[in-house]
Amino acid sequence: MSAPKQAIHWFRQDLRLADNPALSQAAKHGSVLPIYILDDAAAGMHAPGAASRWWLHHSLTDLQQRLNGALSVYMGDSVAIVLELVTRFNVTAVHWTRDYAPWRVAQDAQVAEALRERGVAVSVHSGSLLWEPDTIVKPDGTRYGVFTPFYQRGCLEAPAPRRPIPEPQSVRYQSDSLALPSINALNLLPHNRWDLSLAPHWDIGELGAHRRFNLFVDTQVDQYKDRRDFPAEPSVSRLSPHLHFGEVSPNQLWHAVYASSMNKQRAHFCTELGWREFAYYMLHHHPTLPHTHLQAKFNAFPWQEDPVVLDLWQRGETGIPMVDAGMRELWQTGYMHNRLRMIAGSFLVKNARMHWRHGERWFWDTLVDANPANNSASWQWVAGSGSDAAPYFRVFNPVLQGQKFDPDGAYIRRYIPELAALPTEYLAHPWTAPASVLASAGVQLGITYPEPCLDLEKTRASALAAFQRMNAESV
DNA sequence: TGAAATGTTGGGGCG
DNA sequence: ACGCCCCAACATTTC
Repeated sequence: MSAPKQAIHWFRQDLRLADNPALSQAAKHGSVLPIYILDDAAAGMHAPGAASRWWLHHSLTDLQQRLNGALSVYMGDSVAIVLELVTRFNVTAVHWTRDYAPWRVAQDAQVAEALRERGVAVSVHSGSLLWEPDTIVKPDGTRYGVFTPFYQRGCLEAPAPRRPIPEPQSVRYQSDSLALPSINALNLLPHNRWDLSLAPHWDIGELGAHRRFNLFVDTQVDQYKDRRDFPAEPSVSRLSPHLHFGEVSPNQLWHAVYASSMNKQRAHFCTELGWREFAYYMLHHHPTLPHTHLQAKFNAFPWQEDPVVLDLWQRGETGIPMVDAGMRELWQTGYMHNRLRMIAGSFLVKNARMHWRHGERWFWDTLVDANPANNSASWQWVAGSGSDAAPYFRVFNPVLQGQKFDPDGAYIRRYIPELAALPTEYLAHPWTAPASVLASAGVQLGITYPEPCLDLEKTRASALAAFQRMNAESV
């Protein structure tokens, strides 16, 4: 018997042991060196933002525990680090889960080539998406550009997603004594402790992801379609950061929800997983999505630069309660309910008429679930510049949205306590409340809570006019 | 995964 | 009984 063959499993956005095909495959080699590399220089604009770094620290810490300390972490150039390890440990195969961020795609090609030159096997596995982007094509062979046919025909009529596999058993894990001494050495935690407000909202790591999912399945999924748009309720799964870091796979969710007792409520949750697939599909086929308008006519759009309004928007001080509540949820929890993302996004791009990249950058830094596909695809969707995007003239009115989706004001009251005593009928638009009502609620507009920083009606009208000019010029 | 403007319809009050 | 007006309520169009 020869010595067991040495493999590397390179963890990236797949920080789990169960349903990890790349890890399971690596485990068959006999000995596995599990590694993680923080490579900010290569990631560029997609180096994890501050909130993501916080999550990553805890997710890696959890994974480290699940591996009994065998995880070796590094910081720096992935290509050099992997090649050095391959030599030092006499590695015969390197396994990883396919990732779709453009910088990863480019780097993976580089690493794979260098490994093959050295005679090391490269083993890339699907593990982050239900359907590989290259496999979904229209009957005529072209790409989908619209969500509904992409999902209904392209995905649902394709072979069903891979079934989840269990955690590999009795793996011999190897660790590297020359790796960084601990996850702390990655320096992922913030120096001033804004993360303290995030912590109580999350249960980070593989087991935490499953606890969250089980709670969702037990209490919410069967009313998901009906209740998901009411942000004050615990009606959405909040699994997005767990999915982003790969603590749970979409396959685990899909087969638990879709296969068993299907109904409209569950089907809608699956559709949301479909939107995630669509975002990655778009990113895969349009790698410039994160920084370039998909519809070229938007290159001529007269965006405005307004650092003051941008700052108010970021801090949740615009004076529009529904917008501010969303932005404060983001700041306090690292997450924002989807409906609020649309409302706050529409406000920035249409009312303030600022380029969506400002919103994209802020979300990238503050969301624990920020990923290059959903973040850019969704901002282009909100702006109207994406494919299958909301038409530009679809401008959300934060007052009406508040009345519709936060009818008892519980969401606004939760994140804007200074307005909590206001009667519900004025909560979404305190500037219309009579002076006596404001006074008895202890609200002084401009002092305890800001006046609206811009006029919703006027800015809507001028945004529509700017849009029409853009269209006229592009003909 | 809009909102606002405009159009249509039908019931009720009233002369 | 009838025409007229008003105006919800709903539908359609436009941005």
